[in-house]
Amino acid sequence: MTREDAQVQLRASAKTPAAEEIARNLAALIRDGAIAAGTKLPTEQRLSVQFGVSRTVVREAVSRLKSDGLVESRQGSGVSVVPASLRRSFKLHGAILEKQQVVELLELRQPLEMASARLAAVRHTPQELAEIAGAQERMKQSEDGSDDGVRADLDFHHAIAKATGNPFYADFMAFLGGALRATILTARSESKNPNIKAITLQEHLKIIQAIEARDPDAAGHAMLLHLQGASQRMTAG
Amino acid sequence: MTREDAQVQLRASAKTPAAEEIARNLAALIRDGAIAAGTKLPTEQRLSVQFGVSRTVVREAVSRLKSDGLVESRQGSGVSVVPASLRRSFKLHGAILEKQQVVELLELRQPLEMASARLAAVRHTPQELAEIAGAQERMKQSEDGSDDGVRADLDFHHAIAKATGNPFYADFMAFLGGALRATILTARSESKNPNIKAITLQEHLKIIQAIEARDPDAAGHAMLLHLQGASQRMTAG
DNA sequence: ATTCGCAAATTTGTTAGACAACTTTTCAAT
DNA sequence: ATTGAAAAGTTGTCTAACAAATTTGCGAAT
Repeated sequence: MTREDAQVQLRASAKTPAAEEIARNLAALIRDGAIAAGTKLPTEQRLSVQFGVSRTVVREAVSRLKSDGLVESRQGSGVSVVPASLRRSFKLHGAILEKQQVVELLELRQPLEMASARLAAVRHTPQELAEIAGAQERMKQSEDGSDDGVRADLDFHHAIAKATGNPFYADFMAFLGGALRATILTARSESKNPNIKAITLQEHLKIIQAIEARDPDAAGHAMLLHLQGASQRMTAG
Repeated sequence: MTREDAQVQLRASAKTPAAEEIARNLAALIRDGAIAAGTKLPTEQRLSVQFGVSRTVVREAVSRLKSDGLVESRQGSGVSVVPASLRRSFKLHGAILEKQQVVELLELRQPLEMASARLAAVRHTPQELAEIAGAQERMKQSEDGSDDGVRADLDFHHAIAKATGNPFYADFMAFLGGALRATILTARSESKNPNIKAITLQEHLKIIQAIEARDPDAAGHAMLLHLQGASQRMTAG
């Protein structure tokens, strides 16, 4: 590959579709309060001039904001910003890269994982327990530090969340897991500790046993130990 | 079995804009696994025929799915469904109305509120404590069962979440509060118990005192009692 | 001067067609 | 079988127009 090719490649990968770019810009303006709640956005016509794109592209961008519950439109009237208290989507803007953000996200996850383990211990069905054990087995057979291993790990936690019987737990843990996935992967591959997989499997096993015994206190405690250990391995490495 | 019938069927309930309707349909198909992760959606051309709308509308719908991280598109190639493990938004589809959903959402909220109270007790600044107390004061002066009262109530919890210093707590609690707002309002207005406000204020006060004393255990416990009471009042009423 | 009614202007919703940019497929030449 | 280029297919963007709903402005009646 020539150097010219590399440049083209860089420019190409840096280029995002116009609608996405504009949606991000508008969302940032709204979240920063530059466009106050209750007020109206400029008309699609004005926005198209302002951003230098066609009205079609503006409409695709605004469509995204509507989907996120950031704005709502009324035909003939305009597009108005909805108050923060009525927004109905929780989204992570941009990738989770900063170590500080990772710590904060883990802090949010901890009480949910503990509650998840407690509920799973009380409510799980045999099938759900089998799914948890299956994820554990897949992780056991995965290569050390591999993407498959991380996926199996996240599946383990997701399976527990599903065993709560509460779909919000399942959905939200899947969401958090996805956000942390890249971070976990790099942390593991960069770690100097060669026993991460073995330690993780052992901690997981304690959780499984507590859930199987339908002991919520033990399950919550085992989960807490696991998360504290994982957090330490992740942020220290 | 003409195709026209299917189109009419799909557009029949078109009180809402077509793009929103179609986005919901496609999202449901993806979440149910009818369109598997990794596979491609039909082309925009085909979708426009299937749904009986123009390609523009289809693009607006797909734009929403992209915004939600459900799909990703590559120019010239197509639109593919991204695996559930990579999705980066947590959204409540449709309004929260069913009693079952409310119970599940409260169950998700409980451990977060408790953790929030514990963290706030340890980390709060004087300003943040003042904001918590301010929300309490506003609720005290609000009319019984009024929208202002509910808003002040939610602000109370939000202020605690902000006092954790963790923006994810603040954002997510605001999100959950917004989702529950309508339900809380109707529950209060329909309740036969005339003392809901007084009871709530008293429970809040215990939380404030524990936070002020920087006692995480007491704060978490007071929050638990409050949530259990509120849940009971809400679902029993 | 105020209010009412209604047409005009404004704004979002939708359609159609066209071309550009990029990817995949096809097929002929080697 | 491999390669390379043409062809076909697909998403990205633009323009122009009309439909549907709301807001505005103005004249008339009170």
